[in-house]
Parts: sequence; structure tokens; C-alpha cells
Amino acid sequence: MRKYRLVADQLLEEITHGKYKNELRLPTEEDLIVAYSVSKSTLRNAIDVLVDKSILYRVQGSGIYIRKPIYPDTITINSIKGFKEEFKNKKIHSKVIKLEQVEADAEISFKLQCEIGTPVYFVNRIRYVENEPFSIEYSYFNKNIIPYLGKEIAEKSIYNYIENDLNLSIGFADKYISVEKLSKIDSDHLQLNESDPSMVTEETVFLSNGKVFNHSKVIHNYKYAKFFALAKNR
Amino acid sequence: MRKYRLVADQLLEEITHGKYKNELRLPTEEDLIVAYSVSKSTLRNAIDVLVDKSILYRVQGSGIYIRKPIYPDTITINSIKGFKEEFKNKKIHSKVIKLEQVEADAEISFKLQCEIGTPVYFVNRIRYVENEPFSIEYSYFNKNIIPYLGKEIAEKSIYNYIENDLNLSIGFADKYISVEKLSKIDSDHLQLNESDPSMVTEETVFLSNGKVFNHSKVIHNYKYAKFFALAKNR
DNA sequence: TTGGATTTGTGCGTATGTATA
DNA sequence: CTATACATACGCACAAATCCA
Repeated sequence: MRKYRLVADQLLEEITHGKYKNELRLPTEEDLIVAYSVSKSTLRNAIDVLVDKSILYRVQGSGIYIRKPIYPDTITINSIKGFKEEFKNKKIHSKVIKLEQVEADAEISFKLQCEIGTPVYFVNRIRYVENEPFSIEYSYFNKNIIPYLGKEIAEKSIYNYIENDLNLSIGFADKYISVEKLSKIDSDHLQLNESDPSMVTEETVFLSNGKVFNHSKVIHNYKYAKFFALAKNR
Repeated sequence: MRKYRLVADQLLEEITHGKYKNELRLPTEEDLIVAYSVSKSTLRNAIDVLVDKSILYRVQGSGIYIRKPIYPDTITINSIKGFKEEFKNKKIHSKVIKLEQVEADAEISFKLQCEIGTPVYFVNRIRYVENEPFSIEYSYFNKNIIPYLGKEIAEKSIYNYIENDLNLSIGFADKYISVEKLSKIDSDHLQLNESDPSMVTEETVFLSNGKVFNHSKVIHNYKYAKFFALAKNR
């Protein structure tokens, strides 16, 4: 693995294991450079990772500080984690309502930025957290990029499959968040009333090479859905 | 201004003015380094700015590409813009319902990370876009950091005042997003029905020196509120 | 209040690694 | 397999913000 990630991982572990529990400020860049035997740019890359994760913040001329932990049980918008990863300290499972192969029509081809007629997988899943229905996912995958997708995969983690089995590198995602009133069928799935509100996210997910492989619309139970984002001023 | 920002600004202007309209790919890093007469690290910092703004994306071994524009009329979660800045191509105005100085109680002091009893400003505003009620803001400012706040400022732009008049540097913000049903008073302000849904954001805003100066709860009209975020995989 | 010391930010240049074409 | 192009890593100098005597 790249050096700056090793440093970031190690630093994070030291922080979470209380190495700096009595101080808000980390050692200076120069001290950390010596401690980890890396160059200035490598150390700064490592710190950048933890700043983006809301673990640390920097103050020019002053130092690098440890942040208070963010509110727990929130979905982090800035990062791309699978459902499993997001709730890894909770009991979660998924029910696959439908998984089929179709050809992209005009709307799907637009969302997946591919040709009309491209073979795609459609997946409809319900996600449960602690046995409560948490969200309903309507998801499309470009079959030219994801050659195979089965129910046995969709019941576990599609993202884990893509990254570890297919060895593809997920790059970035556009996420749109809005509020909609529930349809009859979605309200049934979520055990809510029709026309109750829902938090809706619509995501376009890109591989590191810039190709769109996935588009998802996720209907969240409004009682549980809470999102977190770190905003930076630049 | 710092060189990498000048390069980022210039590059963005060239992109938006169609210099690269016939190509998806920018010139190579090396070419851009020569074109702008800067070092590699300066150029990379400039590109980073535009990547964070969802203008560009990079593919190792391939090139730097221009992204399709994001969906318009969305609020960007990743960045800290004032209301005015976010809707700068729209007609917007604000109505100040209340502006008063109070002492921080337990809850406010927790949210502003200050002592109980600290003098704070409380501001309650309604924001209009194209004369439609868009959101209701309940906001607290630490008076030890923002020594003065008046109605004449709150009717325009508090953020503009803080950055340009007080010359303070806004650093980062934690944002939480959830859905709540409207209270009677909020539904009246938004011209909606009581118990209609609303998109709620709760923000803690930090100066560059890490001090909390503002905490806001904003109730958005669910019909108009649409948020955008760029997620990165790291 | 000031000014020097400390600490992070920016900028330069180069070499090598890694993914893409 | 080779060439291309971005990613990582090293090290140094100076700028800018903060801190403190």
C-alpha cells in the first residue's frame, strides 16, 4: 500500500486507541515526519486523508488538532461506503425483491451514460438495520462493466464484490438528496403510511477511470435517515 | 492571491468560456505546467480545487477530464456558501423575524462549544427565492467572535459581513441532514400544511482557527430543497 | 504592543511508481 | 510490450498565520 495511507491508518489507530487522549494537538509536522520517517509531502498527504474523514483539522501557524467525534449512526455523504460498511457495528441484512437483466432504455442510458440497448442489471433491495426496514434501493449496473451479478451477491454486498472480486476501483459519486412523499408500495415495504415523507438519494457512481457503472435511487425511512457531510471553504 | 488559486480560477474561466468545448480532456499536466509557468505541485493544487468543485476528474495514466455540469438549482453540501452565493443567478431576499442577544444556556453552549452564559446572537430569518418561501433559519452566533450583528446585516448577508467586514476566515462546517414534520409556525412561514415534511439541516460552522462561531438549524421547503454532494472514495 | 519564534501553507524541482492506451 | 500520463515520494526554501515572551 502507498506510504501516506499506511501513515494515515497508523495515525488513526493511535488516535482511536487513545495515544493522544490527553491532548487536542498532534505533534508538529516536523516531529511526525521524524516519527514516521517520511517526507513532508507524504506526511501532508496522510493528514489530508484524516482531515477529509473529519478526524483532524489544521490551523496554520498553530498545529494539527483532533476533532470531537461526529454524531454516531449517520450516513456519511462525502464518502463512498457500502451499506454494510456504513453500519458495521449494527446488525444489517438485505432482501432482494427483484434482480433482472434488461436493456437500457432512454432514461437508464442517460443515467448510466451509456448507449440505449446496453445490457444492464436492475436490482431492487430492501435494507434492514436491526431488523427494521431502513431503505429501499432501485439500482442499475452496466453489464459491460459488471459482467455478472447474482442474487447471492446482492444479498451480501455488491460493492464488496465489485472491489474485491472484480477488482475494480471505485472513484467518485454524484449524490442528490431530496424529500418525496412515499408511494403505496414503498410505504408498505418501509411499514409506513402512504404519503408519509421519505429521504431520497439519487447517486451516479463512477469508477476511477471515469466510467459510470451504477445508478441508484434509494428511498430512506425518514424516521431513521440522518446524513452527515463535512463542508470545506474553498 | 496564492498562485494555485489564480491558476484554478483562470482554468475554470477558460473551461466555462468554452476553450475546451470540443474536447473532454485537458492538456497534460506537463503541458499545463508550461502553459501557466508553474511547478508541478502548484498545478496539482489548482487541479485539486477544480476536482473538489466537481469540474474535473483525473484518471491515472490517461488524463484530466472535464465533467458534465451538475444538476442546476441544487445546494452544494460540500462547500460553505452563503444563501446569496448559492442562488446568485436567482432573485432572493430575506425577512428577519427576530434578532436578539441572549446568554447561552446548556443547549446553546453545547452547540457553540462555548461556556454557559456566553453572550450570543439569535437570528430567525425566512429566506425567499423568486419570492417563494424557501427556508427558515434559526441561527446562533458567538458574540465573543462576532461582536456585532444587526438587522441591517441579517437582511443582506451575514457571511459576507463576517468574511469581508470582520475579515474572519471561515474554515469548515459539520452538516447533518434529516427529515422532520413541520411545526404549525414553520408551516405557516413556508405556506405549507402542518405536518407536511421538511428537509432539515443542522450546521456547526468553524473558523479557520477551529473555533465554532455559528450554529444553525434550517428548515427547508421540501418541494424546492435539493442537495448535491460529491463523494470521494478514500 | 511588538517582534521574534514556532508551525502550517505554498512553491519549486526531480525521481520513481503505477495505471492506461 | 512500449510509451504516455497521472500518482507518490523526497527535500528544500520561503510565505503566512499564530503564539508568546
